[in-house]
Amino acid sequence: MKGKAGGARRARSGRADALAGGAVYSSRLENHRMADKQDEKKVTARSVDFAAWYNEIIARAELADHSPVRGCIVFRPDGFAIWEALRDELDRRIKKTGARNAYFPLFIPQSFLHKEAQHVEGFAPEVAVVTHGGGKELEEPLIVRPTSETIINYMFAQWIHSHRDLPLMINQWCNVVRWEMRTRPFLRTTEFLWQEGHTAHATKAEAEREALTMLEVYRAFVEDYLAVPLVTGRKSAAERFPGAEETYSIESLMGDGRALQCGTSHYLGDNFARAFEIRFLDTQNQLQHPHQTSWGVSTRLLGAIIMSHGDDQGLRLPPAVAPLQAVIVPIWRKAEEGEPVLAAARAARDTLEGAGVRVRLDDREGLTPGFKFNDWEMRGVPVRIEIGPRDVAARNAVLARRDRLGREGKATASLDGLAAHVSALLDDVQQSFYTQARDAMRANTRQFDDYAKFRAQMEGEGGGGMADVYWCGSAACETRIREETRATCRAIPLGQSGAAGRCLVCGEAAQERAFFAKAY
RNA sequence: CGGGGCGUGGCGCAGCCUGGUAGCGCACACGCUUGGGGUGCGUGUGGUCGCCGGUUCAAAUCCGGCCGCCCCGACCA
Repeated sequence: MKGKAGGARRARSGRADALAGGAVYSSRLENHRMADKQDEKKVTARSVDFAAWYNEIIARAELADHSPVRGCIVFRPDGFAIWEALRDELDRRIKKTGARNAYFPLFIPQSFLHKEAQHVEGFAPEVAVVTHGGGKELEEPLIVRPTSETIINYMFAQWIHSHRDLPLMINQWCNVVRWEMRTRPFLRTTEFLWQEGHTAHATKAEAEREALTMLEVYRAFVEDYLAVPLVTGRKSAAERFPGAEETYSIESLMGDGRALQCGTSHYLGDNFARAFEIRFLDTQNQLQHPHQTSWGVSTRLLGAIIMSHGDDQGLRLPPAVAPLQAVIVPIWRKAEEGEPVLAAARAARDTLEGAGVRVRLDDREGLTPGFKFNDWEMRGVPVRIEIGPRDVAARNAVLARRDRLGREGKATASLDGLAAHVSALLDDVQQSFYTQARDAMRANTRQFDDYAKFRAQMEGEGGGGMADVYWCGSAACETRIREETRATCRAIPLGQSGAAGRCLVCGEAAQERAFFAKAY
């Protein structure tokens, strides 16, 4: 963080210099200082330096902090509360599909990883290995799970004997470790939190259906609850999970024009069942390997929320997951006005709390209302309630919504029926965040039939956006795109009508369109 | 691992060239003031200047070595 923040500061100092450039020489230094001082209060504008903006709001909104171990982050209470809120809701939705929660160990015998060829090839380079314990070298090293397919399937082999044991649907919430070369808070950290579902089914068709069911669970959850718009589809062979027959993905487009994989669901075939010798007797008394799936989303979703909704003013949190949905800022001028205002504010808080709104009364002393407005906006609170002497006299409150800044987003509401007003407003803000993000994604998604234009777009500033193109499906064309533009295949939408076209790259017949973008 | 840069209170930086009392902004604490969009003023807390060694009467500053971090590249289920 040190250096990254430093970069941000330097960028802003540069801007201050530019502003002071026209001033007379004698006052230049002074101007520089003043510009710097005002800048100090603001976050780096999102449009000026997206990466610096991202790091800054995580720090200033107190979502996370860096740990002494490279690539690991500490979730601070406000950041963890977002995770808890989304975890609780997703957990409900997962259980509704029939999966049950369990917990498998952090440590896995190293040899397990080697049982599935593609799986080991995919994960070996980024696995942390424990070689010592109890003061001596271990007979067999343990790996710290990068994902739990191996240990879970080892157990499945002991639990599954009959078609009556199927389907077996297990989910676990846990931490995993992957030794990544480059890390970014939430988006790619050495250790991260996630849920991983693992299922085993009697038939291929049933497992394939399960993978798609979970894709839809994720899509609905992320779009409705996190207000993050998505494109969905299956992955190309190159982007597939190691050991999977098919990988499905939900993908979103961030504010800087880069795509983010928000969750995946895999149809694993019987690859792991064979590797771990999971067999069951079917109704014909025949020994069979079950067909399997796995699916997961991680704390990366916090990064998606931040980058999808945040603006120049800071964080913007969808009401569904916001730790604080509404904040009440009391306002008064003369001392004798204080108590009536505070009394009204407390009453409003109690009313809202009673209605299930996550609300806080900001009665901190010595801070101006203006400061508090900016502070809570920076922290992403969706609704602000202002109560001053004028409001108390009129039995009103001013409601300000985070999706529309300034006077435009303010409206007066009666203190009677405040809870209903606020609840409706929260629903509206939630919807508004989704609509705004969806429109931004659409505006940044383009169709291309000319490879040169596609290339120019991907090379341009702003991350390139999402490209919707015909692709023949060959690895050669995919590789060429990646090497020449750094864009990768994000998803191939399902259920395409079959209207054929010409491959963007080679011009040969193409049966499907695919989304390509530069990704996190 | 290759190229570039940086290590000075919690954060951001100046001071180093030309050795001699460690400084500024923010944050923090206290007081007054202010309060419908980042109030203002005052007082104060906090630093063995990354580490080790050398030169010197004297090292943040000069010299040597080491360590760490960041950026670009390689890599990224």
